[in-house]
Parts: sequence; structure tokens; C-alpha cells
Amino acid sequence: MSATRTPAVADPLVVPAGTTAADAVAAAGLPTTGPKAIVVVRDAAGRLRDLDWRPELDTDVAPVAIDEPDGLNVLRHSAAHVLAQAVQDVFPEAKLGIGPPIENGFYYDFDVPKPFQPEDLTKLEKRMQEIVKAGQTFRRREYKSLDEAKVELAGEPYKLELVDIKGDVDDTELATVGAGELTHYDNLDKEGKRVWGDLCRGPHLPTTRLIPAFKLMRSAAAYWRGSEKNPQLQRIYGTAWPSRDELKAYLNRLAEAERRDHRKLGTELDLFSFPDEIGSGLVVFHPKGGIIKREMEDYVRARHIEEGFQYVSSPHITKEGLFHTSGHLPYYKDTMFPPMQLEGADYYLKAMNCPMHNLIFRSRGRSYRELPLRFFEFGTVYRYEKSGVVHGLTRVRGLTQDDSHSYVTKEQAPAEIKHLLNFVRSLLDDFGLDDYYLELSTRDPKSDKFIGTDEQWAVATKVLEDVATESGLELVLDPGGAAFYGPKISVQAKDAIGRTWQMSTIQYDFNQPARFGLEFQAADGTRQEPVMIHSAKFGSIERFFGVLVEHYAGAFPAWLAPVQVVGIPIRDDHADYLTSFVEKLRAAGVRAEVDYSDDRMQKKIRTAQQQKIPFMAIAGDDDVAAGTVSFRYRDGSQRNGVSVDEAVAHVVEIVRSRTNVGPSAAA
RNA sequence: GCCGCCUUAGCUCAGUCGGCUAGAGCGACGCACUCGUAAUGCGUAGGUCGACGGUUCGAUUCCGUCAGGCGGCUCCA
Repeated sequence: MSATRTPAVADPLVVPAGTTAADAVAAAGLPTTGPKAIVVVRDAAGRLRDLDWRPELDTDVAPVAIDEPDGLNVLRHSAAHVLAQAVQDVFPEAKLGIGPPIENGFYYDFDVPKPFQPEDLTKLEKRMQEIVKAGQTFRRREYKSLDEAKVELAGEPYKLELVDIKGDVDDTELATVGAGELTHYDNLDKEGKRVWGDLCRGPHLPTTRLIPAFKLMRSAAAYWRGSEKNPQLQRIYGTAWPSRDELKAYLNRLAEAERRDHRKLGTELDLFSFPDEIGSGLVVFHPKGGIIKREMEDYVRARHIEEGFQYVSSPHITKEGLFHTSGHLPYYKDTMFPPMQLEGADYYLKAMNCPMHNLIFRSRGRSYRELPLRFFEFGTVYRYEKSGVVHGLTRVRGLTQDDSHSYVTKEQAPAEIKHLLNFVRSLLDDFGLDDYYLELSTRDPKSDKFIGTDEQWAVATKVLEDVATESGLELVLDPGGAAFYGPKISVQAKDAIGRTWQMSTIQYDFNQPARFGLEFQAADGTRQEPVMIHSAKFGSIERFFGVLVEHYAGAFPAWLAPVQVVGIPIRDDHADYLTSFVEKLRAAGVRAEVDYSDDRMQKKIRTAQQQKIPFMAIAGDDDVAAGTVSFRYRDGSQRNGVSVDEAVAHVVEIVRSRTNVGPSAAA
């Protein structure tokens, strides 16, 4: 970030022919232990090499420290090997799957007769500590032939499978087998005796001693090679760091994420619940959650109207024919609630709103003069998410989209998409969400899930890509992730636990207009087909709500807070004074109340603090006499003796400004 | 949907190695107190121990099925 800071680029090293990289690292005086230890080197081709690598010619390499991204991967991959060794020590019958490094840690998959129990993890962690302390060295060994590998790996059926499919594997599996040669890493004890080994591309740490801090996090099942059709293996997740402090910091981040979890805060702040009686993934918003939801809806409705959208409305159920026309049914029948049979017709709960909007478009003749024609509604849709995937507000079975469809000419499409992207960005800004990137989902040309011609897809994808690129935002490609009817740009926002959630979407659709026979009369009198652009700004109101809760850890900005001001009388007889103050606030549209409970005022402050109310207005004898109130803000700062009129104006100003910071005495 | 774990009061959690009236804190309610910046004191109510079935003289406890939750996997228009 800072322009003055010089990046710590390690000086290049030369490894003289016939010596090891470790020798060169030592000769250069670079650290070989501790949180900055050099653990591997990168050769000119960018390939990472073990420190005991011995080039045949003098070779330039760059040292890689344990705290760099590549170094962390080496650390974590080595930790995965230590885990695998520990598992096979404790459970000799365990068969090995794969064990790659991942963000913040690593995992390893095992085929074991009995799933791991939490106590097993403790046992394994202990065994891992012993292995780390034993200072085993990792030694690379190349197999001369496939057959040699197969003989040695005869007892490891999954490894054998990897050897067989070598050359046609994804990156994760490449981490295990590698491209080109087939290699194995042995763990040697102090006497040089082989104690364990694994088919692996490497590279690895020179010794297990360089794993300073790790922890096993959880075990879970995972399908072998990621396919539902394969057997499930038992996966153990761990985390590993270059120092104990970094491990601690990571665990603290997880704890903080847990504190911000919207499911927990939703209960504590009385925002929403998921009654069992209604069903999994079906939310009810309580009054306080309802206020936030309504603020969101009011905001987005007003914004849509400002942006040229017309507010429409459509029913929750429809006869199935509509979804045949749109083309959705064959694709999404499995994830829709099953139909209701009534008077000879099948009715479905809708899982999408676009077909209904198409009918509004088609309800009369349309002229080019009407385009872009923009419809918007809060469309509540129902999707039968599989039972294992339902998750708080972020993955539900009934959700409301702020769904819009823009009908435009082909020529108008780029400008409309740009318009929508700007709309979305200003909305995210207004809600204070800043951690997001764009994703471009395109079709998989090999799949038959996608309809339309190559050219149509190419045109649509190009339009989206151009707008996305022009925006200057980080753009990630998502091949194969498009809807069957067209590509999409989505905004992926990060939640407190680092998961990314799809929020806003913009989709280019050339299929549905044709399927519905949509047309408009052009300037030259011909009838032409519009393009439709689907877009949801919040995406799902429920999901956006959930992400907001986590983003603010429940401490909503004043304009969104369910209760904006609470009056706290110091004695009961100050309550009337505060009541008249609160009435003034209410008259100005502020959500304010007085805490009339018979708690002591300290307790009332504590309660307001726990409810994360932005303004506390306290009044006692002094304030009553002076015609003032004393603010205590959510951050603990305070401002005493503010005259009533000034206090009302102050709150009103902050609420109306829709600022997402504070309030605080400092501001 | 798959694998594992879990489900006791509104919330957070004890507890019962199968046996008398299942406990606590917070919250709620009541009474007393009337206090200047994060918990005043006392008291009261609140649970068919997730549901159904089985084993047993006896089940909240053991077994099974289902529902719901949690962590992953797969999926996510």
C-alpha cells in the first residue's frame, strides 16, 4: 500500500552445481528456522524445489519463506502429511485419499471403517506433535516407472487410482501426483530410517520441526474426487501457521466470526426465527427484523423508481404451462416444490419471476419508444433446497428477490447493463458493503444444459465482460456457472466468516424473449425481438439481510437500526421528561422509545448497549432543569447537556444522512 | 441428498451409569428500592427432557424411525 515501503524481495541465490539449495540458503545467511524460515526455493521456471534439491548445473533460485503464500502452502501440505502419518499410526487400517493445502490450512481424506470422533482428533493431534518434535526429514524419491509405483502402493487403492488417472486430473489432485514424473515423499527419522511415506508431487519442508503451530479443526465426510457418485471418505481439516501467534490470531478471527454469526444475532436481537412448525429454511421476521427489512425494501423500491423501473406484482403460484414456456421446468423441477393438482391443472409455487414479467410485456403491443421497458417487483419465490444445504438466511427455501427485468433492443443492452451495474454498486455503497468482487458466469460449451447458439452466447458474454472489465472491479471467471438461458455477472460479497455469497446478479437473456414470442414494433415498422436483462440488486432480501447483520455485527447504522434512540431516565420521575423528548423524535420520524422498566439506569444502559441501540438519551435532575439531554453513543462516547431541540436535530440529521458510520461524540 | 455430531424452560447450559417433586444463570412477571453512564435486592411463573415407535416392572436416559439444528461434501436458476 504505502509508497515508501520497499518490498522485501529476497536476493536471488545461485545454487552451485552438485550442492543443495539448503547449502546456498545457509551460505547466504538466510534464516532456516523461525517464522521467516526459508523452506523451499523457486527455480527460474517458477518451479518450487525442496531444500535438499541438488541441481546438476549452477542454478539461479529465489528463496521462499514459510510466511509467503507458496511457503504457507508447503507448510500446510507438510502438515497434511504429518496428519496422514498420525492417522495411519493410530488407525493402521486407514487408506489414504488426498491431502492438499487450502486457505488457512489443509485437509486429508481417509477411508476408515469408522468415522472419526472428536476424541480421535485430540489423539491424532498428540501423535502429530510427537512427529513434529521427532524432526523427521522429508525426502523426495522418483519412481522409475508406473509399475514400480503400483507395486509400492498396492495397499493404497485410492493412490493407485490416482496413478492410473495421472495426466487427466484437476489441480487439487495434481498436488498429489504432479505432472510429468511420479514422485514419493518419505519421512525419515533421526537415524535415516523410513517411517512413513506418501505419493506426492511436493515440495515439502526440510523437516517436520518447521511446523511450529497447527490445530486439527474438525472432521467431516467428503466424496472421493468430489463426486456424489463416489464413496465418501472421512476428511480431517486442520490449520497450520508459521508461528503460535499467527495460529492464535487465526483462532481469534474464527471466534469473532462466530460472534457476528447472523443466526446467533438474529435470536439475541429478536430479529427473526425459523419456526420448526413452518419448516426448514422458511423464515419469519419479528418486529425488529421487520423494521430493517422494510427499510431495505423502501430504499430499493424508491431507487428502482428513480432508475426508471415500473413497480409490478405477480402471484406466488402458476399453472405449470408457464414454466414449460419459459423453459425452466425441465431444468429446475427437482428444486421446485412439487405441484398442486387443482381442477385438472398442475400449479407450481414459483421459483422465479421472469415468466410473469414476460406476460406483462406481452399483454399488449409494444413500441420501440417504450424501450428500455423496466419492470420490478418484490417477488417471493420458493426453491426446494436440499436438506443439507439450508443455512440461516443465506440459503433458504422461501425468499424474496428484488427482481427486475429490462426489455431492451440489442443495441441498448450494453448501456442497460452498465446502468444496472452502477445501480448495484451505488446500492452496495449505500449499505456500507465494500468487500465484494464480480464474477462472470459463462456456459460450459461441453454441456447440453445451455440453450441458444454459439454466436448468441458469444455476443451476450462479450457484452457482460466488457461492462465488467470497464468497471475496474476485480473480475473472477466462473465457467459453466451460467443459467441455461444466458450468462450472468454477479456480485460476490464476503461474510464475516470469509464465505462468499452471491448477492446482486445481472443476466443477459436471449432465450426467453423468443420462447414467449416477445416483440416490439421498431421505428421502421418491423416487429423485432427484445433482449431481456434480469437483475436482482439485493439478490435475495433474506440473504442480504443476513450478510448485513454479520457485516455490522448487529450494530446497524442509525438509519437501519430497529430502535434508533432509547431514553433512559435516571429516576422514574425523569421518565415524563424523556417521553416528551421521544415524542418530538417520533414526530420527526425517528424510532425512539423510553425505557420505563424499573431497572436501575446502569442496567438500562447495559440493556441498550446489548441491543446495540445507536443513541441513548439520558436525563436526570440536571438535564431536566436545563432542558437538555445527555447522549451516550453506542461506542461508549458521550455528549452531555445537549438542548432538546439540538438533540432532536442531531439525531434526525444522522438518521436522514444514512451514514453507515457511528454515531459517536467524536463525529 | 450423503457422512458425522447434536436436540433438557423464551435464551445459554447443568443433570439423570434406566427409578422419588429435572436444576442454574439470563430473560419474563410481581414487590420493594428511586439511584448520573455496562448487571439493586427479594420473590413468582415457566419444562409431557424434539416427535413417534420399541426394549423394560419402569425410558428424558438404551435401540429404531422421523423432524429440526450444526459442521462438511455434493448442489445453488
